[in-house]
Amino acid sequence: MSKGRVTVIDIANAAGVSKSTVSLVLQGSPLVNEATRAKVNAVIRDLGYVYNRAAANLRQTASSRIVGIVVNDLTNSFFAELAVGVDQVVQSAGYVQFLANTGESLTRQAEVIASMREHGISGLIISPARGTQAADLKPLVASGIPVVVVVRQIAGAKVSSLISDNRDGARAAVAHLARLGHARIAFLGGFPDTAVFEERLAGYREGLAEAGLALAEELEIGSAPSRAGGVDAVQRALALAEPPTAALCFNDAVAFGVCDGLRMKRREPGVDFAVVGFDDVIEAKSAVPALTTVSVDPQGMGGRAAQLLLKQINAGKPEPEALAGAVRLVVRESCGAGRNRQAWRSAV
Amino acid sequence: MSKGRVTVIDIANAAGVSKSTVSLVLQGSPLVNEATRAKVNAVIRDLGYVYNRAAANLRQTASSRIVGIVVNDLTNSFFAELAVGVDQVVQSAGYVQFLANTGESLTRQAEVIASMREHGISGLIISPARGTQAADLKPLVASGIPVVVVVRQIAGAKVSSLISDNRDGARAAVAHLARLGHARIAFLGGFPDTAVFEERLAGYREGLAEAGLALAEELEIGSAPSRAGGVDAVQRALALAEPPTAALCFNDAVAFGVCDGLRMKRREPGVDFAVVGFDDVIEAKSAVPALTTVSVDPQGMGGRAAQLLLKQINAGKPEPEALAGAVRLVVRESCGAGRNRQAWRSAV
DNA sequence: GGTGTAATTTAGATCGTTCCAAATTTCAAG
DNA sequence: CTTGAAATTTGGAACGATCTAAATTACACC
Repeated sequence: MSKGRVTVIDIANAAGVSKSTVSLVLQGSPLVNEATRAKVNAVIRDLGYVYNRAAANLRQTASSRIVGIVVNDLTNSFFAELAVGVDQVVQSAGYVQFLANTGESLTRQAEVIASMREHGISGLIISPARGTQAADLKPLVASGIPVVVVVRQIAGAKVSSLISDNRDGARAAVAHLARLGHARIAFLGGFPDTAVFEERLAGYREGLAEAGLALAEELEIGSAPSRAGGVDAVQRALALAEPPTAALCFNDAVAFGVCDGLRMKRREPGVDFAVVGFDDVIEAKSAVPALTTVSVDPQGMGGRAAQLLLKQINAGKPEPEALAGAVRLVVRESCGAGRNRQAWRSAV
Repeated sequence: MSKGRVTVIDIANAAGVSKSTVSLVLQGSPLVNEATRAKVNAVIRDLGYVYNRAAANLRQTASSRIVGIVVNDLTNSFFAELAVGVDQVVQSAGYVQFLANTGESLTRQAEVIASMREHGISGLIISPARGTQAADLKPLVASGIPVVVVVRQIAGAKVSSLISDNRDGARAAVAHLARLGHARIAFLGGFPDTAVFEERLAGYREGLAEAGLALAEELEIGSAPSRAGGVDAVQRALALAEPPTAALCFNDAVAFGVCDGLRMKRREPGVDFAVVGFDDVIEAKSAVPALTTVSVDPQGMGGRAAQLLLKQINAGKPEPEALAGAVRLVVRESCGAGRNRQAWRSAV
């Protein structure tokens, strides 16, 4: 008799109750008699019933239990880990996540946000593509869907955010390098037109100033925020008339590239040159040399972002909240912290 | 007037047509008059209407335009890239993807599959957690939802699959190492209870046999399939009475770990010891030394899997299809291919 | 047995869309 | 003018659940 999928009505008929009762059972309502509940549940199992959330959602004012997460570069392990962190808390809260990768394309980003909206997400976590405007999120926000912006700030957007304290982290890293005896410390990698870059660069400059070191324009070398970019940047740095002896890198990917580039020039990172990364991706710990880096704990950050989002979803009316991601310097080997400080004078 | 969200009825009223007409416009039907279409579209824009796919789907027999993707370890860049590949083709086909990470947990896997099913996915791509049984996918398959299994085979499951030719890739890698003059070639890393491991190991053994080299039990050293596992495995290898001079690694993560481990013992990968990876993740190219590896092109594989899935979704009745992912050996630096073959005799 | 209250159950409207069948409009030809 | 076919539009049922308000059943107590 049953054509196609099994519905509440099929269950109701088979169990000899009304569809309303079945619905109550599905929602775990205390109103229904234990015996009835057991019978209905048995039938549900027998018929292999699958709950149709879309249908339920149509009637309910409650949330869809879907959140969206949009990242700008999933091939970067920082974002992959961020996604894992989100996934973890979102899953245990009984939600599923739409995940989309924009690859820094604003067009794609607009498309996926629109698509997710049509599918009725009850919240969105987004690490925006470069050049994202507050207006791009406007319609979402206006319709009362909570949005949490992570990693990169969006100026003027009335949404919650979770941005790590880039400036402070960079300052701490530079202070550490200065304490180690370095006088020429470079800032390597990253695209100059992003907020994250500016914050880290600002922290770098502050750190130099606090250590009484001079700023040197030529020691600030941008590049792609990738491993290849790091190779490139360090090579330009080493070609300088007065090359640096240490570098704070835009992120860990760049830092790994810098290590690669150093080896190409027969210099050993952590021995002949100090390198400090930023992010603390999972490989940082096990790399050789283990990377000294400013830990932003991507997975933890994803988790916190997800918690914030869920809180706002449950709160009904989302009150924008700006959280700062704590950062801390993790000293490992690549900065050569254990070594004789005399050695740094002119390793060149 | 308008309470809550804007619906087709609001549009219809504002445009002075019936909801049926609005529906036709939304579907781009050729039945509707150009002037009417324009008017309706204008109103849609003005009122900021958002299409409700869930509602549409309830009535339509058509697909939900949602696919699920389940991976066992998103922190591994191989899977992150796989997801990116899927995302790309899925996005351009106008679908969105649920993405879930199981972290090898069968419980989580079962939960997310059930959840995705309730949300009405029209297809699923899965890289199954270790120990997944054909029965775990049974209900999904029985309800006619196309499933594509990637990376790891599931014995006895009546679903499509896209598995790379692990055996052949491993054989080619060993052949290459043997041609370079290596006589003691190890197989490092990976968990012995997975199909992938078995296939790669089988290929390794075949390669040795074809090169006329003896099998040596002690040269097959398992470990976690991670960077840390690689460090561990190579250390055990080097501690052998008669240590290997080359290694085929279970995957690239292990290979990077092996390079790290070699450096800890003051051996330079690609100079004192040849290492070959498996997968060709994105960093393989830019690492130092650049990693010689068996390329399975994760992103391309994700793309192919997605195409296969979409094909099956459109086909109505899915006909299981087993595709083999092509692999090819990419010779770079870590195998020391450019070097004098005499050097390998006893680098120890 | 009658009564009132608490415990269960239920019919029917509803969510936002699509689809069907039928109604209406348009317009060229007789 | 009719007429009839083509073009366009439309009302109402349906999808699979929830929700409201009302109906039914159960039970304790006089």
